Amino acid sequence: MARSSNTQFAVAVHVLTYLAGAAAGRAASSDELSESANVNPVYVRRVLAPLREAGLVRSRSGAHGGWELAAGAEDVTLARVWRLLQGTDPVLGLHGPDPACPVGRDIQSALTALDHAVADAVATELGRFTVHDVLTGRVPAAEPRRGP
Amino acid sequence: MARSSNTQFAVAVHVLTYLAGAAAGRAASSDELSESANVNPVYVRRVLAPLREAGLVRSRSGAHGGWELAAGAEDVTLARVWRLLQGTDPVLGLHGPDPACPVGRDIQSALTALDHAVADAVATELGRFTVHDVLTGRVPAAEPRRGP
DNA sequence: CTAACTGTAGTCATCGTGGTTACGAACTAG
DNA sequence: CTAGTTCGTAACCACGATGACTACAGTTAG
Repeated sequence: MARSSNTQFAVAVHVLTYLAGAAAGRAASSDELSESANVNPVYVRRVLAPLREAGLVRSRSGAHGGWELAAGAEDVTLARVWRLLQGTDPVLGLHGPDPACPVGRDIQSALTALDHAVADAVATELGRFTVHDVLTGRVPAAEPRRGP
Repeated sequence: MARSSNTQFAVAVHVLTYLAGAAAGRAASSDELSESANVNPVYVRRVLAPLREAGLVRSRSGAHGGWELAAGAEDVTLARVWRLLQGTDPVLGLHGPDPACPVGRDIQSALTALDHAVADAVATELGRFTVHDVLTGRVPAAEPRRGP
């Protein structure tokens, strides 16, 4: 019902982990990264673009070019990656308001406030982990999702 | 880039708040609710269906039928609503794995674990608020989203 | 120069999301 | 009992987000 069909964060974490592990100390082409993440090379470059602008990774054109980490894997929190890719987009969904409904307007601002609070909560949770943690398996165990 | 284009949670919160406020003590038709939330009546019924099965709301067919809260507005946390509508769907996006990649498989399980952790964090945050809080404006102030 | 890469702009197929219609069942008023 | 409401649900459709794919210009090592 509410499946987040956006894979950019997952691909970013995958690629960063790959760069920190299998490709440590050298440059990996977007072609190589795309095979690891099982996506398109162009998509890899699109996802990595904002991370490069933020200084998390470096890229070089030409032969023997490619991508490499521009920071230590321990210094890159997943929160940072998530914020970069999420931008200011809503985490929960927001519905179009009815300007004619006074009650509706209040609910709109409440939902917006809630969205920010939830975004902060997500960032806080993701801030507990780094790319290095993912590489070394230091992430919470995958327990079955508990029901409501 | 990662806009959550699913409005079910927002609509549910809107409708529940309306039921607790403007429609307190009576039954409101999905038509009336749909006008308040600025969506389609059928969509209202679709969103409310799981909430009814969970005992949050009641519905009656026939003339003078409609929807009403089946629990106190103070007893319905937004976390409960969110869990009901989110189900076990991923909060972050997950990408298709490459079964041939040993590193990829580890990252898959790490991402799944992270998704559960984030879902719990979201639920914890939303658990701090109830429908009554939304109705009375007791939600966090809408501060501008802070950058990464 | 040539081969290997990135950067980016397009185009396209697929799928999630909601709007809309339709119709049967349930219920109330008269 | 009949007429008018309202829910429940299926079916179909339009729109938009997503990511694959192609193409091509710019860059760099050998």
